[in-house]
Amino acid sequence: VNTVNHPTRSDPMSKYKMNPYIPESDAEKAYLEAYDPSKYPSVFTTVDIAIFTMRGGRLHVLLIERADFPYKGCWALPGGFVEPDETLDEAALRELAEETSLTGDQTGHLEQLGTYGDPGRDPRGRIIDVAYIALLPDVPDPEAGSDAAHARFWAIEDLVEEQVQLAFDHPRILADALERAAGKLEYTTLATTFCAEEFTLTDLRRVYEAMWGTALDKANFARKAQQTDGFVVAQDKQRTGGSRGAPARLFKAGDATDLHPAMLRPAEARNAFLPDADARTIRRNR
Amino acid sequence: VNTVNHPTRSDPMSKYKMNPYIPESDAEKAYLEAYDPSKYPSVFTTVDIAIFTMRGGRLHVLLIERADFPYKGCWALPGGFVEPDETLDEAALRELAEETSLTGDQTGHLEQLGTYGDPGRDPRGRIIDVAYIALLPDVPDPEAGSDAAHARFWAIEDLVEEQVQLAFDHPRILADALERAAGKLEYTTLATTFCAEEFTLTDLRRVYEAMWGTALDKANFARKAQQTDGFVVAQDKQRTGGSRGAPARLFKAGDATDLHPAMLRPAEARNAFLPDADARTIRRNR
DNA sequence: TTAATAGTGTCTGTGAGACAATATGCT
DNA sequence: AGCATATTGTCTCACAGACACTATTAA
Repeated sequence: VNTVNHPTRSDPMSKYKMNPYIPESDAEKAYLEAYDPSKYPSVFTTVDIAIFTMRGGRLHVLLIERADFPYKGCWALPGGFVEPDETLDEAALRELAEETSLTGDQTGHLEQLGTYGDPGRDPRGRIIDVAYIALLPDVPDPEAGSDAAHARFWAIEDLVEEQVQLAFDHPRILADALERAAGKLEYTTLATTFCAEEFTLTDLRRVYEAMWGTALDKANFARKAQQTDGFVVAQDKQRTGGSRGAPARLFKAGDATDLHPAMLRPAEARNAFLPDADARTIRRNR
Repeated sequence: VNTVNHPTRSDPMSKYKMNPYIPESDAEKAYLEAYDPSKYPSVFTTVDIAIFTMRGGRLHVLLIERADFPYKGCWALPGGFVEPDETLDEAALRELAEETSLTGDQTGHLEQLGTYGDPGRDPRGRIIDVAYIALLPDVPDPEAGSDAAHARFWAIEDLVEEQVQLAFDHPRILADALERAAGKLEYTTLATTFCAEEFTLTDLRRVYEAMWGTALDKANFARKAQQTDGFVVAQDKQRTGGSRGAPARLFKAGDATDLHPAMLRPAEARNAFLPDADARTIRRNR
């Protein structure tokens, strides 16, 4: 059909090339013209985003209070339908911008989490939900959009304590998102995404502590963060007055995206959520 | 709406509970009855599976040669449309069974990889593809299904060498699948899924070597595999004749699903594929 | 002055990685 | 006999983790 190669280990960029489709034969063109999509089951597609941010050393997630049925009055992850002409990533970016009014000089991270499509997960019909995760530095509470009576950041602890009920299968999506984010901090530099442009090592450590629910040794953490190449870059400044103690040196995020070696969670923080929740073992009969 | 709690760190199982939806008010029932899904963009949903297995120390993936347009004659990942009454996981399991004729006492692993939904990825229209990964021990080549002229396992190396052209955006899906699988071997016990019920440490080491494209020190690998709790269980048997050298002790897979500590790839095997391909950094202006 | 925080230093145990040495069975 | 393979052993270096100690600021 064309000449684009298969992705190889020696040419990793080729993985992003899709084989363009060019109908060649008349039979092929006739098939495409006669193709009737209505004989296949049709569904609706939404994107939902777990937008995480850090406030006062506590992990927060943005929720909206649903203004309409179904689950009217319930808190839910923000999201919406995918438009016909946009990619899934673009739909997630659009929703993220709508919900948070990003000003353009914001820094953040967005990635696909997974897709949830059980029949019955939405009483309106078969709706496939592609869930995303966004990590943002502290941003203001958003204005309520047309779809949301209220929208605000909730501390995860408060959600648990007040036993807030989330709409649809969002309890599971949020749990998966938390586990994914906690795991990603281990082997990527994404923790800096939660921090302001300049941050102290204590700021950075609090990100890990909030995400893992564990206290970390400040001395060992500081040593490790500075040893890891490209993680943090020391500035010739100090911050004073932010706390009661001595002034702390300021850092910026480095160039690295992966952490070598990894910053592994202590064992007691490993099973905060069930690992590998999405995996299905076909049979384990050993 | 109901009383199911939010997932908590102390009760990880609660993450799997979906809030059941029970319409309460008359307005709610009226809304649902009047709900018109046709005003939302509708798409079609498929599942595709990258089915990996190990043959002769080489990693293989199952491909089908497409019998119909589009991409007729091209090799592609097996898959099909999601039926209206099945979950995504069930659809993937069904396709897996159809393609491999699993006999029931097979052992394997199936997990969701990610979702690919760019407009234009399929010339027939907007089709959202939920991709899965399956890991299987050596299984026979499957019979061709109705949708496939031919189906067989391809060695990854041969795909690269012969510059096989994959249909749709399957080059990227396969590359993502390879990267995911390679990464999972680091911190899970999934490598044993590629092995027969009883295997030698060299069998297991060859799984890692094939997946990472690197030679590993056999002495260090054996020590590490046996030290890691629950990874392998020594049997009171040896296998002889499988190779030219001394007889090798046989092992079975242990109970553990996670590896502590992790079996990290050597640095030269880390960038076999681009890490974090799905992630999108909103802006990195530091 | 007191308490809290930042930063440095030290010690130990574990494990990865390199590599040697020996044992066993196939050809 | 010779060779390929399996298994055990040894040594070194890096790093995680625990913890002590000093310096600096706010209350």
